[in-house]
Amino acid sequence: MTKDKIIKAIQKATEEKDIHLESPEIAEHGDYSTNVAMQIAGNKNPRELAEKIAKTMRLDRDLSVVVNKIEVAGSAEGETSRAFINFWLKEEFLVGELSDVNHTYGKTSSFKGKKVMFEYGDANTHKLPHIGHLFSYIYGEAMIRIMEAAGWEVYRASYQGDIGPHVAKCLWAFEKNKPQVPESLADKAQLLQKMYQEGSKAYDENEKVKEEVNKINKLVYEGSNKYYDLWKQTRQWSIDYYKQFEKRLGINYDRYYFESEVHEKGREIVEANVGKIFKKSEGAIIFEGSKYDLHDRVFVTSAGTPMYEAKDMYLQELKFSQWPADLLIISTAHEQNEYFKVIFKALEMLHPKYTGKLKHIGFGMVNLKSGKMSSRTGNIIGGIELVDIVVERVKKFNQDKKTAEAVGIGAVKYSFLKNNPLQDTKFDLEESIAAEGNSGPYIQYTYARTQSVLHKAGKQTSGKTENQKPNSEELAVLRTLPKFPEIVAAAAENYAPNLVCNYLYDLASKFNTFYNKHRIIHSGSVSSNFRLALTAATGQVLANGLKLLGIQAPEKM
RNA sequence: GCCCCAGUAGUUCAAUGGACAGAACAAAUCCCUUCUAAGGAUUAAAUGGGGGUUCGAUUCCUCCCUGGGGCACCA
Repeated sequence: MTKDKIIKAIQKATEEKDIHLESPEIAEHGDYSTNVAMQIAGNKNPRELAEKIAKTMRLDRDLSVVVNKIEVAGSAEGETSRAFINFWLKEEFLVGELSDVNHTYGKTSSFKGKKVMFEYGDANTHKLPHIGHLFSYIYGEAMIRIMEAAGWEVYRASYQGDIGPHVAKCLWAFEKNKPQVPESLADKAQLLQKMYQEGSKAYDENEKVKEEVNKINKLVYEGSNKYYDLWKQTRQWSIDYYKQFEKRLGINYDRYYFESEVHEKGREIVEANVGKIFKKSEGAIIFEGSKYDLHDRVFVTSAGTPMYEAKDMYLQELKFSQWPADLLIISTAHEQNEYFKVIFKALEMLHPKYTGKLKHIGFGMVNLKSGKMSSRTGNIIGGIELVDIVVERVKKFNQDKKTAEAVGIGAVKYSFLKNNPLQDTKFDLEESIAAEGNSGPYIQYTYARTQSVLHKAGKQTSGKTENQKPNSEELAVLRTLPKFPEIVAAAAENYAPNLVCNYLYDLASKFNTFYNKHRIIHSGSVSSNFRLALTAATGQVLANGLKLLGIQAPEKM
């Protein structure tokens, strides 16, 4: 990357290792800018020092291949001596870069040879995924694609709660109502959701029901009985239904992990380490997180049933045994942040080799205008429902079914991804559908526009592009294109797909400004060739970027 | 009570310790006999409050205020 090249040159000129090279927001500040002079000035005059560094760097032959102007700048007013060194890339170099843009553009080898397992989605069986799950699916898949582009080898994992009280509540209501089983998978899943809600309500209101549900819960764990059989059957409905939905979202897991396959061994691990890592307390087995500035948690209840905590002890071991990862990421809503701090501490004590390899990403909660959504209270819009509603709305102005699906899902995905993932997302249904401004449809529309132009131009997209002096709108696009690989690498490093969104929006709006002001086809042969190359490269980068976000790029809109 | 996280235009969000704090939506005015107007151009508006560190703070430290999350047998 050109960025690395410049950094190396600065290091050479200053003998300073820690170089900050940023891409200024303002075009007049160059393509790259460094504050190194201020950083190392000490009691010297940073301005003079910057001049000296710039002078040395202007003589750097390797650098002069890509950089044609090095300038010292900063508001020179009074004593506030700001001294930035700004770099401008050569226009010939930028034009030459256009030919490097292909379908793999954006890939880097920053994390080549590294393996990561990424757990996301994590919807529970016997109820429907809520909007938080939808966020997890979307964020996880985007993050994975971005990490793959940065060189990571990724294993996609889902962990589903398919056993426990929530399931027993559903089975209780199911057995009580003995409902007619519907044909379609979607209706079956809907039925389970209804049963779950009914059971959950009765559980909270009636002591007797509570006892019955607890009994069912135990029976399912024991196996070979009526409830166990019902559990197996209904569980499969959920699993099949989720697979269908995941496919629609473009997700293909390498492995599903289930609570039912880890609870037994999880309990054994905890019990085997009582007195070493865990401790008996009031009949339960706990981990004393408070000894490590965390908090105490129960791992196995006084009744002897393993809690989530215990299950995680074996789950992570199982994951590592199947995929020897350098990094194991679990992404959940941030309400579990402190839970995972305790869990990781316990795991690291159990397996010192895991230290530094466990990472929890606690993403923000999705809030509707009406407040937090939970799967408990009913009458709340679910994850799948949300996608359906948005797609239906898109159909009102785009009748093509396939395109409406791509645009609708793209709108939801983009609106979830464009913000800092660690902060709460406020989701306004109407606004997300409006599809204006910084939105998925805007990027898709711009892509479709590039394709339309290229299509109309016919085959003559490759011609001479040299000796072309770009105008300011062309230059704005030209200077933005080569930032893409840097952005993807930064997004991977910071677990922040929003960086990719922001970049795509910036590129798209620069292209649209250019498009509105200048004709591309029939603008004189040299100019036309150059503009078509610029259009093709922009389209390619938009398509690559959308792909990383898990969003489709229709040719027409 | 204790522990985390966050507080930026009317609203939703940006800003690896740096150059006039960027957008979008909403509001106002323009631009389709021209390659997709789901587009483009122009205009108004913000760092919760007090201290501190620094040449320089939205960013780091500290106190206060406000909001969200978590804290023993749920997942």
